[in-house]
Amino acid sequence: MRPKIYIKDLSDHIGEQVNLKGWLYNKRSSGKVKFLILRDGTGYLQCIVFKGNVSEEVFETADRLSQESSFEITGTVKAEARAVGGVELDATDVKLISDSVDYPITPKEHGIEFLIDKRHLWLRSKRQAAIMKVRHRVVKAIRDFFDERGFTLFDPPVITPNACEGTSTLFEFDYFDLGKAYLTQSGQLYAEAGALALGKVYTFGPTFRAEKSKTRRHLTEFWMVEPEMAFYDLDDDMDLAEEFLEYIVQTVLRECKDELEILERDTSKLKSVKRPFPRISYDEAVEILKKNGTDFEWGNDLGGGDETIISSQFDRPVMVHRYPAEVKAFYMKRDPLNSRVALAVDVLAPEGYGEIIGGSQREDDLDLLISRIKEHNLPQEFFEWYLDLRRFGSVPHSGFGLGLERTVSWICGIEHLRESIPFPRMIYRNTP
RNA sequence: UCCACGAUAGCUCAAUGGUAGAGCAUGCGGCUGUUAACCGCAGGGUUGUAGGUUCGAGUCCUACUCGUGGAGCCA
Repeated sequence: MRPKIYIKDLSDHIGEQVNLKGWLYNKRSSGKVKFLILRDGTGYLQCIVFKGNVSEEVFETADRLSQESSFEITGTVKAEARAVGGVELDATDVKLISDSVDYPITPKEHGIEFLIDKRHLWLRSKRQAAIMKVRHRVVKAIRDFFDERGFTLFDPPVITPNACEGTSTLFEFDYFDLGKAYLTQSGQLYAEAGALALGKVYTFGPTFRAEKSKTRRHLTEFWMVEPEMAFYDLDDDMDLAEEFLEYIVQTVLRECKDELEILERDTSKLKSVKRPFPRISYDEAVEILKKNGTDFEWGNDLGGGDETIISSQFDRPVMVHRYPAEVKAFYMKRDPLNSRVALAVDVLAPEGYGEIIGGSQREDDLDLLISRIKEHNLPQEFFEWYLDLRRFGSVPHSGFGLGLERTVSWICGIEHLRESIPFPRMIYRNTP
């Protein structure tokens, strides 16, 4: 039953007779010759059906194939300069597997609303399939990177009893007799427990934010990878973050050439993603903003437009560190040299893609952490287990979170996060 | 939550307040090398909903519904 050969391997089978299975991507005809474009998930292949080379019945079958109908085709593999991809199939037999009537996504332009409604079919298009393959390769690069460096995968719970950072709006639901529970907005606090147990860990899973964000940079459900390391200070954290991003981007450049070409990505912008990345303090970022004519005031958080101005000064990701403590989360450690700023870092991607990493050195002093929890009006009883991490052998430790969809969107050069995840979840949309 | 824009054929879009159209898709016909093929013919509409102005509304006004993406929040 299963295919013995796939399109991506055909260049090793020139001159051989093969049998392929897949779907009709597109069809052209010129009287007595039909051009069937077969897709099988690994590539696209032009199949030629000449009227003189096949039976009347087979020619009729080829004529009746409609867009996205599934079929099986047998023929001889030929090197052919006129075919896209350089290889084509000279068909001798075509068998319909299952029909496809009135396939809604035609080979013309469509609006985003329509395409998202048909997301389950849109994924069959060349472009969307290429994005999914890049996403897969990014995920593999992430896992390889941490695996090669002695990290342990550490899965945090998705159901949590409280807000991690106390700021974002969370999805809330009833949890049996225990009252309200929430979908996680970050696995970080749990990753800290992991780091103090295992040294270096990373979490990787879905994350949920109930913010009513309506922008190209937000989803309500997205994937985040969060490494957390014992005995890492902020500089160590930044070293790891830049090595990590370089690794991901250079791996995709090397392994996903075909996909990046389908996406028409300007890869020269990715090739320059090499260490070292520029590191600027928040104070220096404010100077850049003022020089570029904004009336930005010290103490505010960087907005989307501010990030674009800053990142446009550099040809690779830029790390902005030491933010005003007031705009950052309660668990971030203050800079011993300047208590107004937190030992935090955001990594801004080039080309206006914005914040793809947010990280910090964590507060490791029990009393300071308790006072921060109070300042933020957070319920201390929910954080007792977290405070235990400071009661029993507290150590300096750091970590960061990388947004998978933002990273994939940046590498692919796509406009909107919704194309970088198979089934995006946004405000006003939870289907298909 | 706030701001802006939008809704016309299955899809993408036209249409000075005066007969609702094109391309793609679909069906039929033509073409032995097409590259989102091309050429000919055909079918396809309660112009988002409700009201109003007008001799006359897809077009102007009001409300609502839905959508889009920007702010805020952040990955």
